[in-house]
Amino acid sequence: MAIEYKTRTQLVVETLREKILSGEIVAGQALRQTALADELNVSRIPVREALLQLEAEGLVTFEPHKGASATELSAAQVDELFELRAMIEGDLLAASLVHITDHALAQATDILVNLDSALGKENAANTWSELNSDFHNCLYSGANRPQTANLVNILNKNADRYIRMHLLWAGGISKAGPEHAELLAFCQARDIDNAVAKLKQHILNSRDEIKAFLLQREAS
Amino acid sequence: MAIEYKTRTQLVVETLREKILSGEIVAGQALRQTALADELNVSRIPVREALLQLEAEGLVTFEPHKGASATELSAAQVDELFELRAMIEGDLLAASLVHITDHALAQATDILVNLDSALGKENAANTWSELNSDFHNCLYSGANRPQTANLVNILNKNADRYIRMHLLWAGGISKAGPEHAELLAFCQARDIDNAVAKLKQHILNSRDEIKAFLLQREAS
DNA sequence: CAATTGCTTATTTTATACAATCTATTATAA
DNA sequence: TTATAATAGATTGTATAAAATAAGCAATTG
Repeated sequence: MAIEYKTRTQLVVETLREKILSGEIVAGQALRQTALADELNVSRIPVREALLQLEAEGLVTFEPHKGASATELSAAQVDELFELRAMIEGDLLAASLVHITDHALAQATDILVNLDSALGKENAANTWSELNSDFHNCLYSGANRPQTANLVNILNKNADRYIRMHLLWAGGISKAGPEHAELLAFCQARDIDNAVAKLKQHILNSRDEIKAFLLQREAS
Repeated sequence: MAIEYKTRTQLVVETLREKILSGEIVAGQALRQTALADELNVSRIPVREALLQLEAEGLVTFEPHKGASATELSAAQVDELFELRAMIEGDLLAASLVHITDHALAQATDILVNLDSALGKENAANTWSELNSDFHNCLYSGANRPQTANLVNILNKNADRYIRMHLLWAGGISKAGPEHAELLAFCQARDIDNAVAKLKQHILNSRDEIKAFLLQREAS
């Protein structure tokens, strides 16, 4: 097993991404290159490059000569994002179920168990979010569509903040647990139509809950 | 009308993108930072940052300590890319047609005229490609979905190389002219279902032609 | 002679230093 | 008082220099 080498830029990317997703860096906050460089004990160059990469992921906004800031999505943008996810992930799941292996389905079952038990514990949002991502990727593994999978991951990196936020502040995606189980059941039965419908419903449900939460917050 | 300021990094991005899309930089070719910096009369930092941005667009691949190279998409990847485009652009068009203005449609008509006349002239591929992009964006202007529009643009930046290549080497997207006209007619009639079907067919047609061309080339 | 090790060179990655730009504050004039 | 200009400080953007890494070739060992 080879250890993977990581450049400082990559390490900074991962650190900053986690800070943004976890909410430690709040949306709209200016990201001063010198401050970050000092904090992380690197020079400004890797910080700049990391910020550029995060901009490409949509987590950071860059303005020439003005600097970077963590992007904040409005309720309307969240709406759009989840709608995109529903469409693309639905398509991906349909393509995946044709070829998905029993092994992948067994793996998804395992993840689901951990997912449920993660909710109560501390650091719930971070663990849950990671497992949630694993679960979904597992279901898409049969599709053999690397570009689409990559796109889905980028979209999820944007959605993740809002899912975590909701999980922390509002007690979680209330319906996620049973929805996951139902989804998995349809997948195991290779019932493509119902599985896709359930997945889309699952994504759009969380959209609705999150949007309601955001709108309420925007009002106040 | 304010002129827009551009950092060197942005200028390098544009220059390199154009070189890649036009085929001047061939796929797989190593992109040496020093060489590019000398050629463009800038230091290596803007070159690096430009390469990173292009990587995010999917036009360039970065390997730590090995450098960057222009990405080459296989026939399978092109397949996937165009399928994604058909799905997302179809959805975007449907959303757009509900609210699209007469002004936007008139603009699209104008572009179409230029588009047809661009085919014969020199530098056809570059002009055509740009106008083609304008035409489609024009039709999507009613959707008011900035994130989706942005995503579509990124996907198109990837597809563009193959469209241009096909245009140059194989005499063009043979059916594009009439298809565009038909598509516009459906849009003007606000016939959403037929317009979307026509758009998808249009995208998938070019996919088929390009894929056939690529497969033939891969064989030899 | 094959395989491995150590060195050389090319290239990338990171740091430091400087120049350009923006922002906020103060000073000046209408 | 209000608006505009000037200025200082902070911050970003770029260039150059130093360090880290990879790849290729020669030397060495079995």
